[in-house]
Amino acid sequence: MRTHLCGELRSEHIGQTVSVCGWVGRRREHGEHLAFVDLRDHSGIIQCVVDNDVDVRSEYVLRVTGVVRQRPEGTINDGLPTGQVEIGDCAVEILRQATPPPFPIDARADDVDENVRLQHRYLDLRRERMQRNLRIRSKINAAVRDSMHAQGFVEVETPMLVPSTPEGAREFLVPSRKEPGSFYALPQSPQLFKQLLMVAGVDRYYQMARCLRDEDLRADRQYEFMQLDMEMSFVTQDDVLDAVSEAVLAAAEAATGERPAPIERMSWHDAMNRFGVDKPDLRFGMELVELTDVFASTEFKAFASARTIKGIRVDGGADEFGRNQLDKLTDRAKSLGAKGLVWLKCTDDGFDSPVAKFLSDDEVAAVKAEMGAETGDLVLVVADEWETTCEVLGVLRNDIGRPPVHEGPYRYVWIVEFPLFVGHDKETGAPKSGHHPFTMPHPDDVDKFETDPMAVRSIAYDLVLNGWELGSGSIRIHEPALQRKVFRALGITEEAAERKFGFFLNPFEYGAPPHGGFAFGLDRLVAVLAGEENIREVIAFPKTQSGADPMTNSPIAGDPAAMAELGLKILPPST
RNA sequence: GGUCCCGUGGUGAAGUCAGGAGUUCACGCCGGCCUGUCAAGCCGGAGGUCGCGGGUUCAAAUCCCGUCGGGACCGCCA
Repeated sequence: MRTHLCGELRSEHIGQTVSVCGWVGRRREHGEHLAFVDLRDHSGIIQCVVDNDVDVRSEYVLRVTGVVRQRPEGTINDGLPTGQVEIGDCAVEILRQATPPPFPIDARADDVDENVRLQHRYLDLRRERMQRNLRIRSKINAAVRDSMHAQGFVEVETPMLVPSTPEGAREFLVPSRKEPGSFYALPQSPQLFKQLLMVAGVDRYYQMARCLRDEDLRADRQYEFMQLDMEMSFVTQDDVLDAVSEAVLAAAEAATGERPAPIERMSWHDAMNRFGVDKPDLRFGMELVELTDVFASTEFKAFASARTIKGIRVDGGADEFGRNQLDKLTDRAKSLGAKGLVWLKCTDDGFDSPVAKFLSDDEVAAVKAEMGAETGDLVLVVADEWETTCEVLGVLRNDIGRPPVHEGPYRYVWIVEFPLFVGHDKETGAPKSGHHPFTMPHPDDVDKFETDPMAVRSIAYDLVLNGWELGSGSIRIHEPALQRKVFRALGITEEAAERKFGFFLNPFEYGAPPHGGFAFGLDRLVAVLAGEENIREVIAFPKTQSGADPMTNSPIAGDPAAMAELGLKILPPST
């Protein structure tokens, strides 16, 4: 039907008779005898010169046959890759007429209400930006698969209809027709199956796995998302990190044409202490600075009782941040759990601040020295428990300093040595798993289980790119005595463990190899590498924040007959 | 469950704080003119229940209450 793609025609094609197919973009008509039609396909745009009277409108689908020719002097368009040439003597075949689109099929649609874009996603996807994103995603998928195969991984598909599991994210339930009242769950991840594949002797498993979680949607979260899911037998943490790094760096190279440097590592504690988050964006500084000792004997009450005091410096921020903005930052800090936020505008002779009168000269000098603050800088200080102080400043650091996603270098980092336990269960008071209950404790910390459980580190790790958590993994416990010890610390009795996890752990009795794995979110990786702030831009048919699809109108009301067959009845809304 | 922002012809915006006739701008659409444009140009035209419902008022796009939809965030996402 066609001999070339629209976007590939160049000077070298001059003189050739070609046929191209595509959609009518802009057209410039000069009467019955001359019209310029921009024909567009996924590869780009070519100008067709039509000198007979054909009625072509926006987004008509055409097949154009003509001769590629040099554009006349003075009419070359440097803004277009095909701008040196045009197709002349055009025979136009209208393959399909079209209704005018609700929004322009070009970059101007970036500003169109996202609901309208999603309603007509097939038109939105016709645009250059979206075509590019789809193709970057495809390249990344292919590179990841190639890399995994080259490293000896076996792709195994696992079921989508799985048993509901007691812990973790809220699940989507699928009613059973044969057994009304019983439900399958859609997998929040293939966790169960991939570990059993290790018991099965697969040795190295991977899958491009669709995962589903019924939790509230965000810019980086959809109900359904894709993970590169993998698991390896007879390995250490280094083996897993190396294998994942290889796949990710190959994917990055496929998307950007440049292979990133080897991925650095940082302990969870360092990340929290220096950046206030477990997913630090290393593209910019503004690190958290320790100020606790500076205020060891302070008169200022808000600081005197605090366990940890830290600050961040905003270069030149004193003028930039007015009272209104500082109030907003304070509200933000409070909403994140801080008791307040102290701001200090650095002047020649001290600090301009509501709390300046409570600070001694020594304290002012010490803060300036520790923070490296000079006149015109803004210093933000939080005083609280170590974790709260770090977390609040970490969020403020991101709010204030974080560059747009498409800017700056790609900074990958492995965060290692996550704590085994994080926080406590509200009801039982027992510690909660940081990663999941099957995560291997750090061998150096096993004797701290009784004395200081919250200080026990784990062999768990996250991969972070420019402040996005791409994924996480761990070495798993394969040996029952240690697993019992962890369950005990979690406050899970042997009966409860058997009830909750028996179907999963009993197979280990038949010989579970030491194993560990990882899973990373492809949507997020693609988004960052495509320079998109939002994963919806790299998903062909995403859902809105309320979980709806404006194009298909899903979800829709259940059909009464189908519901009856499933034994389902909808209760009236409560309240 | 909560906080904040947004909703005005097909699209994007201004108008809302400070109530006074559906007012304005750009794009698109329809018709006419036009043989080198590329956001073509010029002339003319059509197109809106100001998301929806209620309230206040002589009068509501504008103020108040509710609701729906979209977005950002907190909670949630082992």
